[in-house]
Amino acid sequence: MALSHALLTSLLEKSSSGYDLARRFDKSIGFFWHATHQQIYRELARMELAGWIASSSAPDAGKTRKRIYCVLPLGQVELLRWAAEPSAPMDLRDELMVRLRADAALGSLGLAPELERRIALHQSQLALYRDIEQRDFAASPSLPRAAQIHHMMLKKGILYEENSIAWAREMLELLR
Amino acid sequence: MALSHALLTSLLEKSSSGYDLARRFDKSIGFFWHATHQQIYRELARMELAGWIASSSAPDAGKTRKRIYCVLPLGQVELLRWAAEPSAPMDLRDELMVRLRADAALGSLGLAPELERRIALHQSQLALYRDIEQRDFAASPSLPRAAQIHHMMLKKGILYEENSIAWAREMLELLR
DNA sequence: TGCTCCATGTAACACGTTACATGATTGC
DNA sequence: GCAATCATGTAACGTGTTACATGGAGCA
Repeated sequence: MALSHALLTSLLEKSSSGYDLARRFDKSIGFFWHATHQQIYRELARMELAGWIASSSAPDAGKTRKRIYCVLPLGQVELLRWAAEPSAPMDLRDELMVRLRADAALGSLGLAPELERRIALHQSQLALYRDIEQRDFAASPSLPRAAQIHHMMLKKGILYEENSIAWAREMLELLR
Repeated sequence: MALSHALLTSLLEKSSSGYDLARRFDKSIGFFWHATHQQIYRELARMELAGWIASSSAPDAGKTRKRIYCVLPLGQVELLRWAAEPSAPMDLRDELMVRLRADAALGSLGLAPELERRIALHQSQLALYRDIEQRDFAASPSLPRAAQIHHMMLKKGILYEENSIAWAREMLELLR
């Protein structure tokens, strides 16, 4: 179970509500790990039961149900334990690859527009990453260790997008 | 549902038993899509119920239960329908990224050996891909369309492994 | 005889997705 | 007053993982 540990890490960086976590998961860690709000609420409930985190009504809750979660010592111990485990590299499960292979088996299926759409998506993601890099990591080598590690995650994303664009362009030429 | 369509594609290329599919999924398509034999048997049963594929006792079955599956016209129609759908780029869900972020939040967790292990894994995968490329695609530009598409899948894998190695080396330097 | 590989399957559970529901707050 | 956003949740379902079970075939 790794979503829970991603949430623990995110909560360590900043105690938050489930809603805020869901939105942050669309940024930072979320560049590499998407989760719906339902998954997040489910995991938060489990982790609270397990004694990894505690929640309290948010200071700015008013009459809403807003709750803030923070990591308990037991949660930090669990995160340290988990971090020491080895892990398998992610798999590259991309539906587009299957479609292209179907195209190879059945003859031209007109996948060029889909490839163009993908290229555009990768380009806008790349532009977003580069903006963040300019804004937050311009002075990288002199930044604190934690910021440098965060910069490396961003670079991983940038590399991936650049690659994907280059590859898709070559694929597009082949389809024509 | 995309595993079923990956299986359809694989069966179009060659009618096979579930067991053979599981093993082929550890090669070719399986470079980009891992599935356990249980998932595969489950999907095959569903697809046969849906009329996408048909099975018959294998010629070499002897007294075993070995069955060969082949794609029916309905299955091919379904694959064509599905191939025309747009699809989202895969997400980069890598546990190592979460571990590194935990390292950034909590201080040095000693992740260097894990990074070294990862680099070794990527290198052996890369070596495997390059062997296949030499063996099957040395004369790429003169090969038939289908083979060229297969070559592009392999190149995608090669690019990914090269990238991962370069990135992990830089990360390793930062951790030291 | 016992070992490994071939070949298929059941069951239970963990994780992820989609649809739907509820009620408060903010801005026009 | 109405719509959008904030914030949390239930339910159902689809997909992926793990453990376990069964029996034939080939080999030493």
